[in-house]
Amino acid sequence: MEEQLKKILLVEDDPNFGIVLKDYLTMNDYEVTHAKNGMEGFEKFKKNDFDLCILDVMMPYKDGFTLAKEIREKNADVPIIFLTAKAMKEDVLKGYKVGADDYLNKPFDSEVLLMKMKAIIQRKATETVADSNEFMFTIGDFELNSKLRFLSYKGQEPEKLSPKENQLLRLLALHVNDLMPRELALTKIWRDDNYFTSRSMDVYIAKLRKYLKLDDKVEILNIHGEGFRLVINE
Amino acid sequence: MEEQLKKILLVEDDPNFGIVLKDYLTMNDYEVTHAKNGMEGFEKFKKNDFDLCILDVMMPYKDGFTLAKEIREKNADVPIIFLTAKAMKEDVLKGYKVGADDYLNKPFDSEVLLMKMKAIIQRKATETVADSNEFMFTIGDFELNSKLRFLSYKGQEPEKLSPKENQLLRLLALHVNDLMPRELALTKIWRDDNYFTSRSMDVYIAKLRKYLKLDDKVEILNIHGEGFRLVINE
DNA sequence: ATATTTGTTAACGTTAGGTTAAACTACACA
DNA sequence: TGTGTAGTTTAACCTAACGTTAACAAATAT
Repeated sequence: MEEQLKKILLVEDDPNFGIVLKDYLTMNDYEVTHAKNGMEGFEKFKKNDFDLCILDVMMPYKDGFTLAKEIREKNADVPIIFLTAKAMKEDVLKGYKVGADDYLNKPFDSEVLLMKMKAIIQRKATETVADSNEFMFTIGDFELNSKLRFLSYKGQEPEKLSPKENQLLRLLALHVNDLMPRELALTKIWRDDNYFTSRSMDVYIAKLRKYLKLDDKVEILNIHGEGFRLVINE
Repeated sequence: MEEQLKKILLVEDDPNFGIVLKDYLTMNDYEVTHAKNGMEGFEKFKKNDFDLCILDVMMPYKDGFTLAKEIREKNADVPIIFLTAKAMKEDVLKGYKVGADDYLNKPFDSEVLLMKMKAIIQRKATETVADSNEFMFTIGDFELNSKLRFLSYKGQEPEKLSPKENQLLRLLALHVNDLMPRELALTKIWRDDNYFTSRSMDVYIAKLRKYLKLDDKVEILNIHGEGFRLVINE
């Protein structure tokens, strides 16, 4: 197995700093894609599978948080590191809410960044079981394309799923016939585990059940106090 | 389901700061053990299962890094957060080398600490989903799946078990044909051994007997004053 | 004989989950 | 500057699931 370079999406509007940082990371064996603003960042994100995103917070058009949220809608797992000029408490908290993996204040030491990147990528590698790149699922007579967020039933017009519907169904599908712990969905999709996110999840379960009613071999069962189970009866 | 408080080991030599931080964390629903130096910290670490360690870097006797290394030797997984007076680059790198999960410079904002703690503990929780295979039991003609809380008999529709039923049957199964002491079940499942929990357990034994009636090779016997015995007659 | 332990059923209070609808939120368009 | 629209959260109401306790019967020990 040959060593695969890790792919980094770097979104940084300051051209000088961006280029310097890109070169530095490239020298250190990362494959860097550089975007100059949030818009461009999102376009490039959609076209590629990245192992890590480094986002500047302060950017014209689309700031780092907004971009992060969009990225999260497409991919709940990819690690994100924020770069920010000064550490404002609100910023830090906001960052963690959208699922930041780390936070660096400019100016920062480049070696520290490298170290953090390494730690985070490794962490994700052990965490990610089979899930990351899989996006086609067969669920009874349904087909889920979680990249396009389509749920299609036999010949019928595919149902368009919202980001949350899609992520939840995908997570259930990854655990077919097995328990999908409530806590797992809440931490992976909602990034917070409290009464309200939990109720929100229940609402989405109801929505998914409605979609899946078409095929009565397929059902989502609850295991009281534990989580849900997507079962396919043969 | 009862809420289990997360256990924190806080090692901080400054008595004032240590107590303030301990109180703050306690108020926020953590169970905090406070050690005043590295030595004491390691002793306490060995005696308990902690969900997270917060270590001051600068301490007499044994600094935070040395302590972290010792902790890592015993437990490669427990998350560690370092507290340090000023961000010296070498320190940060050293911290990441011993496997720090995060780093905070004093003075830091307490809300940020809380947020980081939450994020880190959740992260670890999802990592540890890869459970052991110790949840399938054969009991006569029954099959107990204690992960999905199913008790199935031959071709029949599986019986759904409540959490307590499941835990109790599992514990009995772990001691098949042998005594399962009353006290063991009470401390392991009910976490308290008194008249009422004991009566509650009797109620559950009755419920289990009802389920197990289907197979008359299987029975739960009482050993007066001692406990119960799940026997399988061949 | 009588005190203690266990068997069993039913009632009760609490919490988790199912479902629908209303209220936000962020953006898109005009 | 509103007006719509999709996505999501929050509220509300209801049912189901769970665990504890009480009450009484039966078994067992001393």
